[in-house]
Amino acid sequence: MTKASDRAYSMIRAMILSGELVAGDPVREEALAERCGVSRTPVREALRRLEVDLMIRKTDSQRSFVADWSLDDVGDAFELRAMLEGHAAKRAARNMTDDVLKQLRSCNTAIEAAISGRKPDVATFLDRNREFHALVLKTAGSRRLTTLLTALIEQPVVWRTAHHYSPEAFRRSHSEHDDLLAAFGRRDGAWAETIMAGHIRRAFHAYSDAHLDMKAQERGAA
Amino acid sequence: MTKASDRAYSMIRAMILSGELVAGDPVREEALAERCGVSRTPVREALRRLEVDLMIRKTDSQRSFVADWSLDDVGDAFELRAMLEGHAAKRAARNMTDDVLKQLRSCNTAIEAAISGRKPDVATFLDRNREFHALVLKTAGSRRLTTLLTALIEQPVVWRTAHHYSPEAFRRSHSEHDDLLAAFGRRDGAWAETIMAGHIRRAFHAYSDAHLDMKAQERGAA
DNA sequence: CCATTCTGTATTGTATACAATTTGGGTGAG
DNA sequence: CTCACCCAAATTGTATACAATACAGAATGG
Repeated sequence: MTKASDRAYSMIRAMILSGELVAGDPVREEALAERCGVSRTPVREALRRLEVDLMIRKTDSQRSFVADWSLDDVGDAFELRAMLEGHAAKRAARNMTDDVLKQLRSCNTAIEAAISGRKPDVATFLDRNREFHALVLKTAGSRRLTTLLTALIEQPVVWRTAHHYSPEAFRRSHSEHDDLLAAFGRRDGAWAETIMAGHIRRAFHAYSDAHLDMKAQERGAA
Repeated sequence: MTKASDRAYSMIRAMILSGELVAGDPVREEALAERCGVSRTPVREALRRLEVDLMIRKTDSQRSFVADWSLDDVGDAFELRAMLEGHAAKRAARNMTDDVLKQLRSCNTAIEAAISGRKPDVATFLDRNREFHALVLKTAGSRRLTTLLTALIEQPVVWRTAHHYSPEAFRRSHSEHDDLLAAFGRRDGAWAETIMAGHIRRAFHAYSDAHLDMKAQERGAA
């Protein structure tokens, strides 16, 4: 991960996630190259990867822009995630081992700790949540499914709005993970699939509420 | 499509599809560059694209190999396609217009013509079949879904074995397209989804039969 | 006044040279 | 004989220069 192209990828991704690069903004290779302290070659590679992640959009003439996510777009992505992660959960249930189960439990315990205080530790929540889902995906044991889903998980807007989630939303998320653990413990693929699909759909609505709330606050501040 | 990187992409893809590059073979950038009459830069870009198509696999140290597809892998890919194309069909049914319907009908008529002779015109069949599915995908109207599916459709082994499909398999495929047209005509998303999912699953078994048959023939010839 | 073409400028695409890394094998010590 | 290490060759990663292309604004004709 010390390669220039990886550095460029991480840095540009961070710029988008942090909102430094705003959706719809044009993105010029040379400017980014200078900013990242590398040449255009690794920047081009990074942009290509970010395009697959759907964080960068290219026009017909190959000019790059920061992807703009309308609420419909996000809903669309969540719908696909619900389907694919549900599928992953079903497969994971079939392949589940006691060892993985233990790791998943540990993840969810960490999540519980992160959100139980008065001020939820959002960074830890996101981190452990990501780890939980990554573990399920890995256990599903399908390279192709992994490839498809990683493109969907990197959603800038989601990360920015997570800080506005309600305490209730965090608790729900944790509790649904517990349900998943129960399904996994019984190797019940169909159950796991249902829970996971619902989990993602609920996450969408949590996002949606937080997003609207955030927009309202912004409007109030302006 | 006149750009060097596109040429390189098409040429390398063709080499893999034709079996000129065998699964598991190491792939060196410079050799391909010379072969394609371009420099390494566009070849590198082409290889990255082929990697997301899952036709090229890279080791931890970034060396490229032609991806090997076990029957399980292919089955896995078809399972995902069934799910995603089913979803696409459901959405397409909702957005269907008379114009698109007409184009789809024309596609399927061409398919019928291609397979009704004694010797089926496999190239035309594959072409029109691809066009049919692409049209459905486009009508589904989800950029993300399109991105995900295009990575799955490019399956080298499938194309090579299509020539060994049974006449029955071709006829079934055509007839299922007709069913889809009926579902689209009535804007019945649920019906379209079911048919499409079944269509893809059947295609897998047609592939599977043809593949085994082909392997047997190879063994006999050797 | 509007549309259109032309032209300078900004931006991306490609080639090439060079740097960094990996690989494979040979050599010497144990 | 084996294992570890190190060096030479092969291969990928990066920088840079140049070529091709797209964009925007001015000039021109209707």
